[in-house]
Amino acid sequence: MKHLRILTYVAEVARHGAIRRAAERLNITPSALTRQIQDIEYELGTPIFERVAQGMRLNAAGELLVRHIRDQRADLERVRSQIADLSGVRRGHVALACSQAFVNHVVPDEVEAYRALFPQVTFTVQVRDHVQAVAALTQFEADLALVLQPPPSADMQVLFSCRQTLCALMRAGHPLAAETGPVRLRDCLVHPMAVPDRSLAIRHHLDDALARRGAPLNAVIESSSLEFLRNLVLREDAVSLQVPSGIPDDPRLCSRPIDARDLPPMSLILAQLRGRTLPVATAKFADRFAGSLHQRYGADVS
Amino acid sequence: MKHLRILTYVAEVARHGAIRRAAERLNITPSALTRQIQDIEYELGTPIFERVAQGMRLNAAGELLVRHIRDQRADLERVRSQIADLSGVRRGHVALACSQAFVNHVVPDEVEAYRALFPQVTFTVQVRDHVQAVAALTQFEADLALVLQPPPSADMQVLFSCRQTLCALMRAGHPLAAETGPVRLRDCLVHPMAVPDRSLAIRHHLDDALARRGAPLNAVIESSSLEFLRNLVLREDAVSLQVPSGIPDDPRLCSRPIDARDLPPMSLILAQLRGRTLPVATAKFADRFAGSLHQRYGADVS
DNA sequence: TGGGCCGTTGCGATTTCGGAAACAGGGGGC
DNA sequence: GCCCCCTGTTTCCGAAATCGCAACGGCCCA
Repeated sequence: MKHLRILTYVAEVARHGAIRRAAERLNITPSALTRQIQDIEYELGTPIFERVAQGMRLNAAGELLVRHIRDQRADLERVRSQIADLSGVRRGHVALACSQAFVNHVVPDEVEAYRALFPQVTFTVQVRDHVQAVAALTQFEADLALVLQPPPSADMQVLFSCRQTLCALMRAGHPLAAETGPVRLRDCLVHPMAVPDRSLAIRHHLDDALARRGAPLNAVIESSSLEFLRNLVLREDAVSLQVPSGIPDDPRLCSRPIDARDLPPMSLILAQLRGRTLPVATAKFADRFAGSLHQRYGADVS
Repeated sequence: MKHLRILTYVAEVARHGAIRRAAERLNITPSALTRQIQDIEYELGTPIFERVAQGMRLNAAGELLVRHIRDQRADLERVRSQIADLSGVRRGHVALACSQAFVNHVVPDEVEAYRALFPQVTFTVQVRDHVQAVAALTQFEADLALVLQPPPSADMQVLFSCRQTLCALMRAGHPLAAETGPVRLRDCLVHPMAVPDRSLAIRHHLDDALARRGAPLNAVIESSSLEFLRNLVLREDAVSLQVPSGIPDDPRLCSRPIDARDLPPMSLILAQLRGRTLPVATAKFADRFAGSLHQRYGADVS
C-alpha cells in the first residue's frame, strides 16, 4: 500500500543500520531517504535514530516506532486478507519458518495441498534453526514456525505439538540395516557417526542424552546440513540421526528408531507469535497444517 | 502524520457518507478525493464504498478497512505518547523568574494552558525584579526569565522580545478617566502619583524620562508592590503607572497609554541563560511561551 | 421536465518527491 | 599528522504525484 512507503523507509534503515545500504535496497538515493527520515523525526518532534560514524542506530523512540510499523503492516495484511476473503477468492501470503528436518516431506506436502485448494495463496518458507525461527516470529519475518524443541518463550503460542522419536539413519547395506525395529544407542555409537552440528536441535538433544550417561560421541562428520549428512551415509557405512519427518522416501536409505530408553523423543512444535491475529489465509493454513500434523503424528500426550 | 493523509480521506468519506461534504471538511476538492478513493480501491482490488444516489456508503470491505484505520490511528497516538514520555516533554519542571507585572495575566494564563496539555509538568514561579531575575538565570535558580527592561547581559539569550507602552492607571471616577486614548505625561503629573519604587524597572524608566526634561515627580506614594499601588488608586484619585500586561481586568480600574513622545515603550524580554540546553519540557514550554507572546504582542520591531 | 445533488473525468497548475553531485564529519591505516 | 574511505547531509533541478477548476453524466424529487 502506498501510504506505507515512508514507514517502510524507516523500517529498512533500521534493519540495515545505514541509510546508504537501505537506499540501495529500496532503489532510491540516500538523499531522498535522509530527507524522509528527517521529515518523520520533525513530525515526531524527536530523533528516532542515533547518528554514529558507522551509520544509523535506533534510539528508544525509534524502537517504539518500528514496533508500531511492524504491527501496522501485519494488521493491514490481515485486513487485506479478510477483504479478499469476502470477495470469494482466498488470496494472501503465508510466511513460514521451519527447521531443515521438514523440508523433505512435511512442509512441501502441506504447501502443495493448500495451494491445490487456494492457488492465490503464496508462500515464503525460510529454513531456520530452532532459535532463529522463534526470532523470526517476534520480528514479524514469519507468521508461523515449525521447529523441533524450540527454546521456551513466552512470545510463542503453540498451535500444535507432538513427539518425534529420533531415528538412526544408514544406507541399505549397513550392518544395522539388517534388522528392523528399535535400535539401542550404544549399537549405533560403535559405528562412525555423521551427526548434525550444534546449530541444530537434534545435536543438543543427543549431547544431553550422552552427557547424562557419560558415553563418548564418535563424531566422524558433523554438519549443519541434514541433506549433506544423508548424502554422506549413502556413500559410507556411517550412521546419522534424524527425525522421521526429515527422512526422504529413498530405498537406498534405511532408518530405525532409537530405543526410548536411550533417547527421549523430541518435541515438534507449530507456533505463532502470541497475541497476533493472523491474516485469514495464514490462519486457515495454520489450522489445516495443525490438523494434518495431528493426523500424521497424533496429538501430544504430554 | 503525513502518511495517514489518504487513510484520513477514507475515514472522512465514511463518516459523512458523501465525497463532497468530506472534501469540504478536508479543505480539498471532491475531484482530489474521488481519485484517492479510487486509488485505494484499486490497490485493494475491490471497492470499499457502495455508490448510491445520496452518496457513498461503506460496504463490508470498507467496514473492515475503516476499523483498521481507527485502530491504526489509535495505536500511532499511543506510540507518540510513549515517545513523548521518554523524550521528557510530558513530565519535568519549569523554573520561571518574572516581574510583578506578569503575575496577573500573562504567566498564569500560559502556565494554565501548558498544564492543560502536560499535567505532569510542574512549575515554580519566582517574582523578582529585573536585576534579580537575570541573576536567577546565571545561578540556575531559574530556567527562564520574563522581565521588563533587563540590564544588558552577555549571559542572557533572548527568546522573545517586544515593546510595552506604559499606561497611566487610575480608578474609574478619576478626571483622567473621562477621556480615552493616549494621555500626556504632564497631565498625569498634576495628580498625586503612586509609583513603583526604584527596585522596579518601571520607575527607572520613568526617572530617566523625567530627568531628560527636568520635570519634577510628585510621588505621593511609592511601593515595591504593583498590587499595593493598584489597591491604592482604587481608594483615592492618584495615578499609577503600569505596563498593560500588569493591569487586571477590573471594571473599577481605567488605564490610558502614555503618549509615546513622553515615554518610550519598555522592552519585554523572555530569556534563558546563554548556551544552556534546557530540559525538554522546559524548552518546549519556552517555545510555546514565545509563540504565545508573539501572538499577544507581536514581534519586536527594534 | 427541470433543478439540485451526487460522483467522476480532463486538463493545467502546484506541490512533493527523487536523482546527481558536492559537502561535512568521523574512524582507521599508514 | 595525513590521507582515504565511509558515513549522513545539503543543494539544485527535473520528474511525478497531487490538487483545483470546470464540465459531464446519472439519479432523485418537486
